[in-house]
Amino acid sequence: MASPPEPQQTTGANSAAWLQIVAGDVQLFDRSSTAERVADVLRRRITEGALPPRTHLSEEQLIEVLHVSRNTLREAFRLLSHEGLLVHQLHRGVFVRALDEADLVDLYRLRRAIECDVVRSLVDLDPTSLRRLYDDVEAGESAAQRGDWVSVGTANMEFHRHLVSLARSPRTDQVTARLLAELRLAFHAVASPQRLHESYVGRNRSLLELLAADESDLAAKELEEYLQDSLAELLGAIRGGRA
Amino acid sequence: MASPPEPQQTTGANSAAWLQIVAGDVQLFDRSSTAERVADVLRRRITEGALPPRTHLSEEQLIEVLHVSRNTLREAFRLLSHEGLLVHQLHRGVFVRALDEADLVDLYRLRRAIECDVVRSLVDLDPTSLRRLYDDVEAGESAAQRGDWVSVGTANMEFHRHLVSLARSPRTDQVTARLLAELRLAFHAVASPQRLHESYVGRNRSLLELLAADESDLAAKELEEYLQDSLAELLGAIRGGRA
DNA sequence: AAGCTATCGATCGTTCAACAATTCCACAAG
DNA sequence: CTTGTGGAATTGTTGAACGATCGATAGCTT
Repeated sequence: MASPPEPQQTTGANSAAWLQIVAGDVQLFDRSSTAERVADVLRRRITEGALPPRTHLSEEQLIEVLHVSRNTLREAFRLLSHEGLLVHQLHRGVFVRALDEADLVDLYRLRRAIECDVVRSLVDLDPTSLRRLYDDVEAGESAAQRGDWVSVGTANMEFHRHLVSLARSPRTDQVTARLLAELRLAFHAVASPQRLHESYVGRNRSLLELLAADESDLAAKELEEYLQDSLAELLGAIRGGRA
Repeated sequence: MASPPEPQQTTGANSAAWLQIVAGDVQLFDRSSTAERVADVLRRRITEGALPPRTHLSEEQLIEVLHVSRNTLREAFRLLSHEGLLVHQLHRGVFVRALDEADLVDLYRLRRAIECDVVRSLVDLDPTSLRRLYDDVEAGESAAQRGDWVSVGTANMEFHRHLVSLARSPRTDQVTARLLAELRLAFHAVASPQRLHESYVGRNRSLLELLAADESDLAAKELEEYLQDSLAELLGAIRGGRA
């Protein structure tokens, strides 16, 4: 058996400050496989709504367009399937996922459990760590003023993603990213995004102020109602949109 | 093909009991891709401990042993990477994951959030739904009596998996399955599994009795302490085993 | 006409072989 | 001791081929 190298190794203790600077740009290098880049393209198209739910993603056609081999494309499919954006049916191919009402309820159940737990566990947090949350709230507010409801939705998502990241738990972050990506699928199913998003920019700010005041339990309770209302509105919009 | 000499040809609602019998064996048919079956084999080997952490899984060697093509093997790799059992490094291959202490803390954080939320939300549950949990507890107790600590660990895992399934949330089940699979990686790192598992068979039973008495909040509190102790013991065992 | 069966075309699952890209290791040069 | 420079080994990607499965259409039986 081959000896296993370290996946991650820190250099010496005093590994110079300039290293940090370079490390910040390391992501500029293309250290990803083509399968991941293909997955990026498809993920963007799906979350944009360009590929509506239940769309069949033909291997042959995508090979033509993306200029990648079938095996590479299939690896990208596998990636997105595990993110929940695609569903894979044996011998039938992959389809853009269509969420039903049970999926939404399930999604919000897990969301509530995770986000509320994170908020409850936040105590004595560094004030600067809320910086990104304030930025997201302001981005949402300005987007709402100019009527850009898609950006409002994005800012809202980022707010919750950054909120969860305060727990500094990689696995929690990963699960949350998956939940929010799936949630986007539902957003495109509602006719008018305005009513769906506009009421939450204000609630995000009040939630943030509770956090800044170190009122974790109150914030958790507010968040729970917030999510409950959001789910109800989403369910109503989908039911209404179909009727 | 199959001769239907029976005069009874009713295809109506009472589509005969024999259908149920056949349906019970339907899982014997291979309704899964070979990649998934390869993943099953590797997953079993890893959770058994036959493939210790940091082991490099060579594509060429596994192709020889498993008699599958490289592409199929790579799809299996991708599956297990997303489960967290393997780590994939570009142009270096896949390795059995090695958990460090930070991973354990992270794992238990998410576990606590999910399991405690599930327990807290359980009210007025059907008594028969606890059946599987009782079975798991008894399996753990009998395995402990005969000193089979590996089976004790398995029964303990099943107990928690079934506990979470009471919430009837597919996504929660999926996340839990991933967490428990990762946890198995850590179990093999401790020298003596006895001390690790023996104290928890009793706690499982008391937790279960609290649930049967519909004392959700008490049960959630007990579970939280339970997980805290479990994590502490695991961390101690790993630190001790390495020293 | 209704229901079942056979067949067909399209698509997916799997395998194979080849080449490009990258890493690793040993070793020489500064 | 660090820094280049090879080649060997391994992975990444491609393309083609063949078998397997699904959905649908047409044809047959009742």
